Amino acid sequence: MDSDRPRRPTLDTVASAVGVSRATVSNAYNRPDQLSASLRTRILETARSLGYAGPDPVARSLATRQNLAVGVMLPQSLSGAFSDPALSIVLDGLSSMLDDHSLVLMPGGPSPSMVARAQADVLVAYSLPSAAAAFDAVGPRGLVVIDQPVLPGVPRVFIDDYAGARSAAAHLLALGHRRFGILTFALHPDGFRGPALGLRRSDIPFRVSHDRLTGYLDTLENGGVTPENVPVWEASGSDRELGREGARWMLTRSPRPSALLCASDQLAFGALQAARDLGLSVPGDLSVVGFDDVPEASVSDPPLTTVRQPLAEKGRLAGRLALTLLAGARPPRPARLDVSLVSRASCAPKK
Amino acid sequence: MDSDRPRRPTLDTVASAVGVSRATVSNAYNRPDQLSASLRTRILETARSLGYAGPDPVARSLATRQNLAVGVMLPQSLSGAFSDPALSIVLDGLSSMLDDHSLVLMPGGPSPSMVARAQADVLVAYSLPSAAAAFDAVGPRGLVVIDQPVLPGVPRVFIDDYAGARSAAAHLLALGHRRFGILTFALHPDGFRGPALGLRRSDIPFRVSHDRLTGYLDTLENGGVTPENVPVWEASGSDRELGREGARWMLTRSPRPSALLCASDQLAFGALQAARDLGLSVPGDLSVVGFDDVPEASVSDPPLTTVRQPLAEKGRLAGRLALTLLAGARPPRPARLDVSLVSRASCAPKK
DNA sequence: CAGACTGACTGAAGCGCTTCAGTTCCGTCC
DNA sequence: GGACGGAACTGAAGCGCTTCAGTCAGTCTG
Repeated sequence: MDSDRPRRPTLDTVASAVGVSRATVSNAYNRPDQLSASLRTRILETARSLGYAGPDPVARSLATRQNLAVGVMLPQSLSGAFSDPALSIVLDGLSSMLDDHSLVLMPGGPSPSMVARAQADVLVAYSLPSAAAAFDAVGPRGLVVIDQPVLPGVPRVFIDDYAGARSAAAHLLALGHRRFGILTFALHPDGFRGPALGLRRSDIPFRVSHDRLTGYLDTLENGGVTPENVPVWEASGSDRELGREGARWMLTRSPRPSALLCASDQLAFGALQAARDLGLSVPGDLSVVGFDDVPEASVSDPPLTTVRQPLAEKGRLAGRLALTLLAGARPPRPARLDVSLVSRASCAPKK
Repeated sequence: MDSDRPRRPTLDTVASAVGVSRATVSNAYNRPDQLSASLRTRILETARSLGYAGPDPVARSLATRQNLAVGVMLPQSLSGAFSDPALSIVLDGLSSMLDDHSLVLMPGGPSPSMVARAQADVLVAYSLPSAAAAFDAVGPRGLVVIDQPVLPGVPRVFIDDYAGARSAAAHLLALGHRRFGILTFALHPDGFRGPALGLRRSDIPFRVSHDRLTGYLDTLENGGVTPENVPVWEASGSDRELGREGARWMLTRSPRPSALLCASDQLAFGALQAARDLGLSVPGDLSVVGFDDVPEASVSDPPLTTVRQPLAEKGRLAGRLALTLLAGARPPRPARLDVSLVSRASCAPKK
């Protein structure tokens, strides 16, 4: 095989080629002030000529006990995860705080072994179900949760989903709507999509889905709308096309809802499309409220009324919490960010 | 400080607690068949009670000389990168081939030092400019390029951008159009956006931008359209909003183009929006062609005529090349994937 | 019952680097 | 001229793990 392939050069190779100690070569790379400039250039040149590209990252990490990387556990496959622009924004906020760190992405509700092997100084769990096995593999590394699940003693950044959902529902009630439909993303991690009846509405392992759904329903009930009369469609993910499908179902029922509460902007965009497909005008025939306020919400047709959550800030804050952990401080407390309703053109009073 | 914090348990801690050798504890984790089942459970239990979460990933990587991770160098910040769904799809294809590997994301045209420290077995460069300093830091690791740049001896997966652009332009010419506008993404990595005049059109370090632009212009010229009369807008990235801006500029010039050639679907979506903003009908007043065929192209309003490239396949193929490199084989040759024009409702004959 | 196996476990040699406490050498200062 | 201080460099002890060649007791075989 390749057993007699020439061995890769190491620090030692370079050191003995130059005739100095290994420590000096190391210093040439890491602490230029520890040796004379001339020796340093000599070392660097020799290294290059030997094909030595610098200290091995793994060995370096072992010796320094740091990886300069943060691991991110994602609930879905990458395309699934990134079909919602919210994640991109959060990740961007995160990476902007952790400047020189790279991001180790572990998609698909990562396996414990992937997490165990991940070379990251600290881990970030993005919107995972509560029972994820991956948490067992976190080990001594720090952990920060975004959104969910709630883990005792683990720092977390989240928003008040319940309150956000309430404000969305209250807005529509105030406009006089009485017939609603609710479009939510996954209540359970089983890939189901379809009408969410009784059984699926209990023991929901996704806190976010649960809180938003409950916020909608509680508010409607308080407003005098019987929850039993409100159809709920569960999409398997937060994806435009899935929203379109759910909305089509909702809008072809009778009586037809005059207002749709959507658990994400992506779902709402799908609903907008479904309305267009069916020749319904928004907001003339149908009011739609989203959740997130992704950038596109302000330029969609029509612009989307939605619950704003500070996505970039969420990522940045998660980054800051991770940094705190990295600095060896004790885990910061969970941090809640504010939401607010942004009123645009996708809602109108009930005719 | 935390100097007298109890030290983290290691394999040795567990070994001596159980009264076996370190090798045996290692085997308990990695080669269950090397010891009796009863001893194994005893070891695992003791480990748990000591708070030992399994072998340290870095030390393990040093000893085994593998990281189970592939590094991905990205040309932009994460939100920039992911605003184009094409990247998500490619990455998803990539990660689907490298099942148990995690992805180390290095955003923002990564610095050499970030690349040097990245703990990855193999690196993938996604659409980087040719002179990226990061390439110096690749070291002994394998490298696969997606799209660009062209690096001698480095495996690459790419499409025939020139041919794709030609087919788009030819399509519009065939429909009788004579007044064109071209919307391209970055020609140079300097964040510029605006009309791309002579100077910016030479020495383009992005092969993809170059080939598509040239494909458009060559074809138009062959079709009897003077290139000098074709306005070109350079967007700083492949982003809907940037496309909207460029298209607005193009569509408010006189004479107004009757057809727009867009170097990506995202830019084309922006152009669709700009047309809507200006009260122009597509394809009535304006024909638009995109590039990529992202999923949304088939459901946009109107559905987009575009040049299809097999995005997921591109990712998968890159993954396969990376695997080949990982297996120690010699670098595979560059692989070109096919493109084809997909005709939808965004183009019509010139009135 | 000798010899050959087998299964279970161990010792020790790495993997490639960082870092800290020295050592050496030389110019400086009183 | 001797003590001092700083700059330049070195030795060696880790960092935590994998792996391979053994060792050893017990089981099989003929």
